Amino acid sequence: MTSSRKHITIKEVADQAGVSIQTVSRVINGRPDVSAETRQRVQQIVDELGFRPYALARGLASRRNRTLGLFATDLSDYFFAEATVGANAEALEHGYFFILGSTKLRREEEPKYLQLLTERHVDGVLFVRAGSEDDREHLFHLNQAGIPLVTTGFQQTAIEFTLVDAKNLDGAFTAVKYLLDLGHTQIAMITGPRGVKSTHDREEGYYHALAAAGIPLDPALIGYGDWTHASGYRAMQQIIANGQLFTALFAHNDRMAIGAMSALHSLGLRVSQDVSVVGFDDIPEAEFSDPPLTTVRQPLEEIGRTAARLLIQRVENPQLGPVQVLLDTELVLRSSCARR
Amino acid sequence: MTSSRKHITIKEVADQAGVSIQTVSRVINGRPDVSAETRQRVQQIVDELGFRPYALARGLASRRNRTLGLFATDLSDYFFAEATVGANAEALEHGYFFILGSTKLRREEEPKYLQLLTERHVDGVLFVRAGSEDDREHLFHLNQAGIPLVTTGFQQTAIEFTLVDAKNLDGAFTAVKYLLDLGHTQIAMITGPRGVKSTHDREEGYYHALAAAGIPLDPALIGYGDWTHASGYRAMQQIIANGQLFTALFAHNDRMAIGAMSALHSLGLRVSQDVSVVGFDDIPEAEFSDPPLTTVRQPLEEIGRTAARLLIQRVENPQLGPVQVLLDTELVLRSSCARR
DNA sequence: GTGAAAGCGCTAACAT
DNA sequence: ATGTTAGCGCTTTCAC
Repeated sequence: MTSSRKHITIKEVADQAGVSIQTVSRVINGRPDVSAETRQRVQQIVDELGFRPYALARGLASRRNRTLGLFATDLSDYFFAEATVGANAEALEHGYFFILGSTKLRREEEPKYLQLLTERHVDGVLFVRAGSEDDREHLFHLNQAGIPLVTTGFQQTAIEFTLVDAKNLDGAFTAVKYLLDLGHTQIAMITGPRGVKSTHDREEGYYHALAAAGIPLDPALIGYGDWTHASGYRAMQQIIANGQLFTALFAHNDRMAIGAMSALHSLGLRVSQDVSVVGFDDIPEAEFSDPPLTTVRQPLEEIGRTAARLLIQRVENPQLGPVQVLLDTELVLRSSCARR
Repeated sequence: MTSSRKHITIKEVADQAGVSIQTVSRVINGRPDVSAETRQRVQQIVDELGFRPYALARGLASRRNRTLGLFATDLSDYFFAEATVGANAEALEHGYFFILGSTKLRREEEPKYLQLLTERHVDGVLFVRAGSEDDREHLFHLNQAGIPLVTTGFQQTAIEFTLVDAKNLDGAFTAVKYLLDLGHTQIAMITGPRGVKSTHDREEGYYHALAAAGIPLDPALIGYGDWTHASGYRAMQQIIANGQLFTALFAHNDRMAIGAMSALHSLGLRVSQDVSVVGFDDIPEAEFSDPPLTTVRQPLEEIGRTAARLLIQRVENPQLGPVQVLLDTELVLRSSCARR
């Protein structure tokens, strides 16, 4: 029952093993230039003593922290949470940790936390957020500081960073095409926030699909949201108030789709029979909404994992240039849509 | 447009200010024993140069990391995500960071990440999870290592840790009492996972309320879930299959309540008219379910903030003993319940 | 009130 | 293949 607050250092291992500190260092770092028998003897002492190198000292000496910064918009949003989970799992497997940069902060405070992140000398930073123009400045600063950057959902620019995202345009195109094939011709849309790449790409998908079907665009059928349930609810009310007939809806995420369905219900409209609805994301509750929601699934966890993997690669090989990885989406059919 | 990868050290500040390194250290740490004018001169150089002390070196020298470990169950669960957001915001305000210990890992891997956490010499660890018995061993180990611990949702035991949670028993009691007052006497319940404190307390609340009303317990009315939508769906089916009549349901969280409502719908039963439903948590979609869900709100973010605050207090004053803080819940009325 | 010296535990660069 | 010497950038003694 002894408290083991005190911990074993590399020196104690070296003394016990009768070698120099350096040799122990080589062993624990898996360097090749140690004889098999020395390696084995040292390793045994390491195991016996339960020695674990002190990450801080290591980081200070090697100038490699094995720590990554995570700059997320809002962890309570399933999209970001799931991507974060994937990124963290991947990082852990490579011996890296993420420190939580910002979550749900007011915008004015963000620069402060970004600075704190650099103060910790994180080896790299992962932006898990729908990239708005406002973030460009943050990215610029980090880039200036020479810190490897990986983002999800950003417009590519002169700033060097790796991008990992879903094929938003494709996904949206497929969703709207599906509605079109069902015989719908007046298809409403509720978008994500303006100035965000995923919003832009999903709009494009919608436009392309309509254009391919020779259907003219009707601005009265488009509502603007901010990803939240409430904004979907309001946007749906707005579109209905516009007075233009529609028989289907494509929402830029599931939460807004669910909010819109709630608005539809409250007006006595039936989802599927009266209005077909398609969402985007495939959040867990999509399967249990009323009716279960047809939606475009994004590989959220995979996006996070890939982002973390690429980030670590760049940290460990600074000569690697930024890349762009777009992952496939998948239309998952449930019962919120009906043939016209 | 010069890359500023190189960074300013305390020595450069000292040289510029014409004082010793020590004096600079004193200034940046707000120590009292510096003359006002020296302090001012140093501070000015600090600002001019944009000097920020290097956290790693600080941690190594002072043996205080200002880093906390976060051991969460599943960030994609709103409960944990929201508590994490609160905890992180609080930590940031005190100059601490959280590193992400585990998220959605397989149980066998958890000890490994716990060890990694101790290797980083985190100053304290926050367990944001519904405490199951399996975690007891983890807590024991950290406790042995002398690391301050704060948990949400754990049974109190011999192990020393601070507990922050909602008043689960109260909340459940209020919910069931509400149903009782509406005239319901056969009230079904869908529980959280066995061996978890919040499940236990919410069950107790249910028992107490029924007992106070003189209504005998009927095991056929109780279903078992695991917090997920799907488990709520299945548990509802199971209870219905039991053949025992019921007119109301109390679910231990909103996701299971929404899953149960989906099961009800699929059997042609109407929520509210046929079965009144009360959930727990007040997740964002509760407001937009069909019908909007009456539920017990937990102050999730506040739980996280409080937990982080108490953790930091214990880190900074090791003589402080563990405490227990229980936060109030609130019944939020929407339209999933009707008078019997 | 201020400074000099001595580490914190480790790795890097150079020895041998 | 192994050891020695210098730090990494800061805080902590302990002087003055």
